[in-house]
Amino acid sequence: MPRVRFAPSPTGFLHIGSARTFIFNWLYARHMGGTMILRIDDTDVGRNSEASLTSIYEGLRWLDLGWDEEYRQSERLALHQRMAEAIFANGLAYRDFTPAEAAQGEKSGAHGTWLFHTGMREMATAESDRRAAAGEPFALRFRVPRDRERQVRFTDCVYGEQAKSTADIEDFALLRSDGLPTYHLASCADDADLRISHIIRGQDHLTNTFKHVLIFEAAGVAAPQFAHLPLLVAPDGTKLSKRRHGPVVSVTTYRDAGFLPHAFINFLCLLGWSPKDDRERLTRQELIDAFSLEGINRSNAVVNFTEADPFDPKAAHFNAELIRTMPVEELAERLLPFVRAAGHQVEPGIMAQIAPLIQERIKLLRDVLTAADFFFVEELAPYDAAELIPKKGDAALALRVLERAGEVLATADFSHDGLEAALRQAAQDLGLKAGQMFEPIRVAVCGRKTAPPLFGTLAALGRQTSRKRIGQAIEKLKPI
RNA sequence: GGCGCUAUCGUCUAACGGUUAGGACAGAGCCCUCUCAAGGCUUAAAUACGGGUUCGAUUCCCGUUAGCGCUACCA
Repeated sequence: MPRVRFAPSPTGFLHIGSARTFIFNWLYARHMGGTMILRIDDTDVGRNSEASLTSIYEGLRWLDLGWDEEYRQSERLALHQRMAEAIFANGLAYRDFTPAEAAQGEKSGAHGTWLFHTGMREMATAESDRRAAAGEPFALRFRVPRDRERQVRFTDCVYGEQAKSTADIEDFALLRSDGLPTYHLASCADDADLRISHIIRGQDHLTNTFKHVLIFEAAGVAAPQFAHLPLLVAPDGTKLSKRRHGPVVSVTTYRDAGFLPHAFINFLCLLGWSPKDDRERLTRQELIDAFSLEGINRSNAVVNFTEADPFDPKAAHFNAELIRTMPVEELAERLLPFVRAAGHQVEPGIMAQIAPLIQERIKLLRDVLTAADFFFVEELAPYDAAELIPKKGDAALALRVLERAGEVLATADFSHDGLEAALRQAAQDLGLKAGQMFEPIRVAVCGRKTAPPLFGTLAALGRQTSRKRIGQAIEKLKPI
């Protein structure tokens, strides 16, 4: 059974590229009947933060996919140490006493490639032991084989055969001078110990993998399979990052805007992977069934956001489609928190009446605040009285319509069908087209021309509010 | 600079070496209609460039160009 892991480091919020990596790992595990492991890679004590740990858990919890086992690297330092010692004992690592700050100058070698600090790699064992015993701080470095130039090789499940000359791999650090493991060491030690079978991670690790292959080899353990994922990039082509692109790359931004977790997952899955048929909207189970490493492609995918709209239109479209097809009761329930968070009090009963009116008119849950705003306030925001005048009509006509509407609504049956019948009849009586009749009423009760369907809106608003707003509209119109 | 990876409509993508290069989103138009949506129909839009290999390249190989990634005692 495959064992896969998602290994975020708590040094920033959970970003959408990480979320996609998590999802692909999860999908692979579920498809294969394997185990999904969450491992917090927190060996960089200086950069860890409680806030980012919270952000990661929040984001993952929202995705609602779950995992089977959980570990924290900081609790496994002894294991990492042991692997470092084993490699050192095999003669494949050496102590580097170069002070961390002093390492700059040597960064570029003869061909522009830095390989190791002179004097350290070839230091005699006796001197190395003596200086270590004397308490001089050192980093432990991997002794990349240099006697004969050879190729480090592995087969990536996505990118295929990979090879790199050892002449192009520097003597990377295994342990820092404070004794803590570096990412490379800790990651490999844990992957080996947790018996990870497939490492599915971002393509930014593709070149690091050569180092990892070297580590596994030096420690005498078999390397897992590797599958690198094409990167998610911004419209400018660069890797998504908080610094450059801001909160649009954070999972919680999507959550807070009112994305449904599954719409978000569905969208992310189609970035760098395809089921190879024309399906685009897939249920969770369909994703599990269709997912395979072979379906992953090799080129970076652009997340198409702008300053004006932080969300990729396709993501928004998937969300809108999911909203449209969900039971209205569920929609009402999901909408409520957004309305309340904006400081409005709404009865669940009213929300249930509003939900079907906006169901096919919103893309994000938070759109309820702009699509249905007039339901939530006692007084309408000020609007121009001219809005009340219908096409091919004048103020006098609008006035006549509203006065008649006021009368009709006083006695009409306040159901969708009752209102429709009464208002259509009224239009006929006035010798008007339905549209001419409805437009002034719509503006009077909603405060604008673009709004949900009129009869359902009036029914949800209720007789009292509807008549009051029509009365106010008449007052606005009189001076004209 | 060195090393690695990538290259199909604006974006995400599909295409045993043989297709009028398909789909989706976004765009445009029409229909439906109480506005807006939703829905239906129609439309515009791509194989980076140059060489090979082949009867035939989007597909295989080489080069060019461009982009990205790595090049830390970060992960």
